[in-house]
Amino acid sequence: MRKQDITIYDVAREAKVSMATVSRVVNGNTNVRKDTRDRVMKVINRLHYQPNAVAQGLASKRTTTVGLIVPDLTNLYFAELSKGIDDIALLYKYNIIITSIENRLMREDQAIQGLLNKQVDGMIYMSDSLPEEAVQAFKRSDTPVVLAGTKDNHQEFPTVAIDYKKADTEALNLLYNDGKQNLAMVLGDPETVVNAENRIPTYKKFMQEHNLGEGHIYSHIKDHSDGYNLYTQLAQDGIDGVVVTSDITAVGILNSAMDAGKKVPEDLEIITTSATQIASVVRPALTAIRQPLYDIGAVAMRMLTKLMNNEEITDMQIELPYELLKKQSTSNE
Amino acid sequence: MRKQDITIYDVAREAKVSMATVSRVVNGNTNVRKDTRDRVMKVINRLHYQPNAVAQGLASKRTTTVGLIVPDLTNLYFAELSKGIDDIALLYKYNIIITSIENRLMREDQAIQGLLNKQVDGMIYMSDSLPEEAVQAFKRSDTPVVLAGTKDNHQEFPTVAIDYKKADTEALNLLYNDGKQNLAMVLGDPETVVNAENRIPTYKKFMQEHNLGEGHIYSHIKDHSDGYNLYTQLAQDGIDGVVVTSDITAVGILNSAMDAGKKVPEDLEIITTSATQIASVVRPALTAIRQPLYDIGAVAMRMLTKLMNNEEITDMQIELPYELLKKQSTSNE
DNA sequence: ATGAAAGCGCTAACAC
DNA sequence: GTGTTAGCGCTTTCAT
Repeated sequence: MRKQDITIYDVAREAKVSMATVSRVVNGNTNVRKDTRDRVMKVINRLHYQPNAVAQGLASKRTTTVGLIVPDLTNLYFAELSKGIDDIALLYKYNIIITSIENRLMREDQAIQGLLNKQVDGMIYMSDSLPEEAVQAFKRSDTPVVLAGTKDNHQEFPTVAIDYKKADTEALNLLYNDGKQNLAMVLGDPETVVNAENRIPTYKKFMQEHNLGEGHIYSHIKDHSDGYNLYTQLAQDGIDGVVVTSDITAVGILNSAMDAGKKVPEDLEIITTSATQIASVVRPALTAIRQPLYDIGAVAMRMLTKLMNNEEITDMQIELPYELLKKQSTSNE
Repeated sequence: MRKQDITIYDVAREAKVSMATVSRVVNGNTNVRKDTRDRVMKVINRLHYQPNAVAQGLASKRTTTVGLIVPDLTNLYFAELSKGIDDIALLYKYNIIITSIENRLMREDQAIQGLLNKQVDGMIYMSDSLPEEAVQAFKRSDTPVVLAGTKDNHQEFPTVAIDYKKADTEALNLLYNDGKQNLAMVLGDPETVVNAENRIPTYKKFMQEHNLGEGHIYSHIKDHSDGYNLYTQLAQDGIDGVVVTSDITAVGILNSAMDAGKKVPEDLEIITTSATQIASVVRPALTAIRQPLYDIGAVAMRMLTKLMNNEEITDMQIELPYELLKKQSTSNE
């Protein structure tokens, strides 16, 4: 298997210089006379020399590779975040190793350890759940990490996200102002930081402040069919307005309501707090909090490049603005 | 930066064996006495030794890393393919470096070269367009490649896909049997192999064989808004049945038709030949050719593991079965 | 079954 | 500005 015929040594010999000089040319070191540089470049091109990134990584202790930890690539929420990351990574010439942790075979801390073994220069963590073992794994290493589109308990890690409390309050408020009184919240895992410390308290506080009673929180609703099946329950509980944390789930509720002969938004108003492309292509289109997912990913990656270069960072907790897109699943009177 | 404190050398010293023996233990080589193996393992655990994958890669010339080349992660078609790949990669303990080529800054051959520089053990290529430079880049290396969800001109590369001609014929036939006579085909780039050598000829042949005239092929329709805007034209041309190669595009056409007060399927039947989750959650749900995307990815990755191990492969061109899902965007009388 | 030693292809002092 | 020389942390003959 001829993976790499020509090495830096071959170039050095042909150009009649030392390996060090070739290395300097390859790495853009300015301490090379122009004519030697040209000579070396000519040989590099003639031989089609390409540096072996693995050898570079071993020698320099920098792999120009970052690790992404993501629950599920087929969830557009993460796909859109990843796209932002990817574009900035390309700009700064980093490669991306992606590790999906949805699979039961791969725990969060194992994913982290695997990336560390690969000597990634940094990591971006996108799961809404960050178990203690994962926190410890991050802390043991001194490889920088940035959280994107999620938050951790103690704001220990650099983070890029939106203000979830504010966004959820705004969502609830929209339904309330439309005259809905029986408001519910639908979410996935209730124990994630974003849910347990942001969304749920926000919901409870809102209900209390507006004298709307205890309210209803429906947990563990994660995909289209979960949402679809949930509708019966919502109807039974007399819900007339619902905030849903995932748009595909919201679509499930929407479809189920429509199939039951109900009208949206007249009978039920729906707003999702994580809009992806899906929210805007269904009919009626979903009113939504549109998180700037691409930007969150991009800013997180940019932040990571700084951390990897030991640059000064003033703000470790970045909150990006979101939009409230009023569409057809709320009346917006 | 303490990326990796303890090396194989530390373990060797503590366990009073040579590096070679530690290496054998780490790699599961059987030529180690049980008691020495146990002794070494104990030290490994005590010191929390983790092998440096970069050093392993340099020494062994195997990185247990595969490269993925994909146009766009936020396209569920590729996301679902990737998921299949990812699961099998995990099973065989390969890491995945993902390279997105949608960005204008990254050409196909550059992406390939970048992965080669990283010394990936294999690559999976998922773009529907495979330029000549990319073909050459693949051929220059002897790193194995598998095409997933696409085909190349001369069947030169190992491939996993479906029978596009058969699938498209079936789709057209469905519309025809529903009594539609003015059939059109909507696709993206008309010059990709799948389109130029499979879909377009299939369409033309079908139209001719059924005496349906020249027909209409609409190209360069790639996203929801392209589809949405196209509808006016379809209406003008009197199209009553359309085969669309991308489901998000099909949804655009669907929404536009509905907004124009038309009925689907009565006024216009729509069938997509690449169903993702989106096709099934819109209303009316789209009749579709469901390609087994997850399986295509999984089989492609499995095939790649064999190629990377120089195992015998009997069939380099694999075609997986697809399903025809009859939903609400066709009448199916 | 185990160890010694030579690399893998490159970077980074350090010397000149 | 350029060359010499150690490594980086591991695998892999080749001995024993």
